[in-house]
Amino acid sequence: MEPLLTDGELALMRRRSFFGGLDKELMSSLLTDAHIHQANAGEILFIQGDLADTCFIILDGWVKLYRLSMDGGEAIVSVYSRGQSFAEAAVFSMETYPVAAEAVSPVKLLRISREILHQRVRENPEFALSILSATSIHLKQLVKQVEQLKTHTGTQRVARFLGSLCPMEEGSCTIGLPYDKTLIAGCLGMKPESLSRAFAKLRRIGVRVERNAAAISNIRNLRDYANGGDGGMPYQRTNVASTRYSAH
Amino acid sequence: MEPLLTDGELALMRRRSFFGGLDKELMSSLLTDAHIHQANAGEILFIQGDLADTCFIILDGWVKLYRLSMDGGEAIVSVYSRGQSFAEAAVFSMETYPVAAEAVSPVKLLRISREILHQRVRENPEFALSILSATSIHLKQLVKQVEQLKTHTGTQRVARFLGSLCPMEEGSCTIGLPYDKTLIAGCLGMKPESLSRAFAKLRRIGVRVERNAAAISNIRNLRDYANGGDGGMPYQRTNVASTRYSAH
DNA sequence: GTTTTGTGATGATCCAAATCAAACAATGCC
DNA sequence: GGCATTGTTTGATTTGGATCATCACAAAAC
Repeated sequence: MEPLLTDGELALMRRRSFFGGLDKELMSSLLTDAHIHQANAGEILFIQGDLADTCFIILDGWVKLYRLSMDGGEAIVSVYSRGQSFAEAAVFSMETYPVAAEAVSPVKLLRISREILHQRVRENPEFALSILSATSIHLKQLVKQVEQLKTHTGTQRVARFLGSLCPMEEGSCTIGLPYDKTLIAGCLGMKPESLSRAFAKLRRIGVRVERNAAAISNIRNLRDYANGGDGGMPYQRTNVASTRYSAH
Repeated sequence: MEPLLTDGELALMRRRSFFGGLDKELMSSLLTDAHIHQANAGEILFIQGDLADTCFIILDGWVKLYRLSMDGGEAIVSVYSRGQSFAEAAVFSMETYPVAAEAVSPVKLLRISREILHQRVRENPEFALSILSATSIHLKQLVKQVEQLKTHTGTQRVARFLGSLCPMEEGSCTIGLPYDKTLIAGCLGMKPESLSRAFAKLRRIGVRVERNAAAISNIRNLRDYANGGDGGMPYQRTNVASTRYSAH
C-alpha cells in the first residue's frame, strides 16, 4: 500500500502543525485514520455553526477562516497555508465551529475526525500537550491581531504585514505577496481601496508595490513605522514590574 | 486542616472554569498543590514576556489582560471575573505570556503551577480535554472580538456589550455596569470620550445610562441595533453550504 | 485582432472616532 | 468644610477610513 503522504509533506507537518513533537507510532496511527481531501478555490470546507467534527492540516494551498455577522458582513479571522493545522481547538470544545472555512486556492488537506483525536488524547497524554501547544499558538496570534486592530492604524498594520514577510532583520528585500490584495485587505480589517492608499503612503518610506511583489528598501524603516513611526523607544520592562506578586 | 476554599467557591469554579467536568479526586489533588493569592486593585500579576509558569482561577474580583504595544499603547484583550480561569493556554505553550495581567479590583486568586498542570495532564488525559475545552472557549471569544472590531462601529459594540449583560431575551431591564467606563471603553477598543458619545447615541433607542447603571427599555431594539440596525434579516445558512465537502 | 472580465488605483465626499480642551461630578483626604 | 484627585461629559477640530464613482490595465475569452 502506498503511503498517504510524501516525505516532504510529513516534514512540513512536523515543522508547522501539532505533529511537531509526536513519536512515529502515534503519527502513523493518526495517519491511518486520516483522509485526504482536495478542494478547489472558492470551495467551502465548513460554515460557522456546523458541528465541529473534523480538524484539518493543510498539505498545499491556502484556506481562509472568516465569520459572517448577522448583517452579512464578512470578517476574515486568519489565513492558513502549507503545514498548518486549523479547527483543532473547535474539535475539542464539543460544539460547533465558530468560523467558516473556505479554500482560497486549490488545496490539499488532511482531515482527522473528532473521534480519532479524542481517542488518541485519551490513549496518549503527550498528544494532548501537542494539541494544547498548537491552540496556544493560535490564541497568541489572535491576541496580537486584537492588539493591532485596537492600537494601530490601517497603514501601520499593512507595514507590519509586509515586515512579517521579510525573512531578514534589516537591509532591503523584495517579497512576493502571498495572496491577492482583496484578501490581504480583509485580513488586515480594511477595504481594498484603503489598502491601496496605504501602499501609496508607504512609498514615502521606501516601499514599492508592483503587481504581486513588494520591494522594500529598508526593512528597519518599515518595522519602525509599523510600531509607531517616530523612532520611539521600543517597549521594555519598566519598574512597575517590581510590584508584581507583592503579597497582600 | 481547614479547607482551602469554601463550598461556594468550589461550585463557582466548577461552573465557570476548566474544573467543570473533573472528578473529585483530581480536583482535590489540584487543590492541594494550588496557592491562594490576594492582590489589590492595580497590582500587576504578570507582564507580557514573563515565563508562563502559572495559571490562575479567579475566586473573587476582576482581572484585565492587556497588551502593551511598542509605542506605549495599551490594548485590553479581555476582562475576567469570579470563577473564570486565565493563562491556562500560555502555560502549555512552554513559552511566555503574550499579555500582561492586572487586578482591576481587589482579587482573590487560585494559582496553579505549570509543573502541576503538566503532571496532571500526563496522569489523566480527561483533564487534558477539560483544559482544551476551556482554551477553546477563550479562542472563540477572541474570534468574536475580532469580528466585532472588523465589522461593527463603536456604538454597535457598546450596544452588544450592554445586550450581553441583560439576562433575559426581551422586554426591559436595568443592569449594573460591571466596571468603570474607562475600562469598558478599553475592552471595546475605543476612548472614554467615544464611549460617552456612544451612550448618548443609544438614548435614541431607549438606553439611559446613569451613574453605574443602564436602563434598557427594549432589549430587542438594542440587540437589533448591535447587529446592523435596520431590521435586516438575521444571519442564516444559505444554499452555498450545499457545496461543502463536495469531493474533488 | 477585439471584447469581456476582474483587479487594482485614484478622486470626491461622508462619517466615525481620535484628539485637544474645558467644564463637571464624584470621591477621598486633610 | 475646603481641596486635590480621578472619572465622566461635552464641544470644536482633525484624521482615518468607508463609500461611491470612475478609470487604467492586464488576463482571459471570443
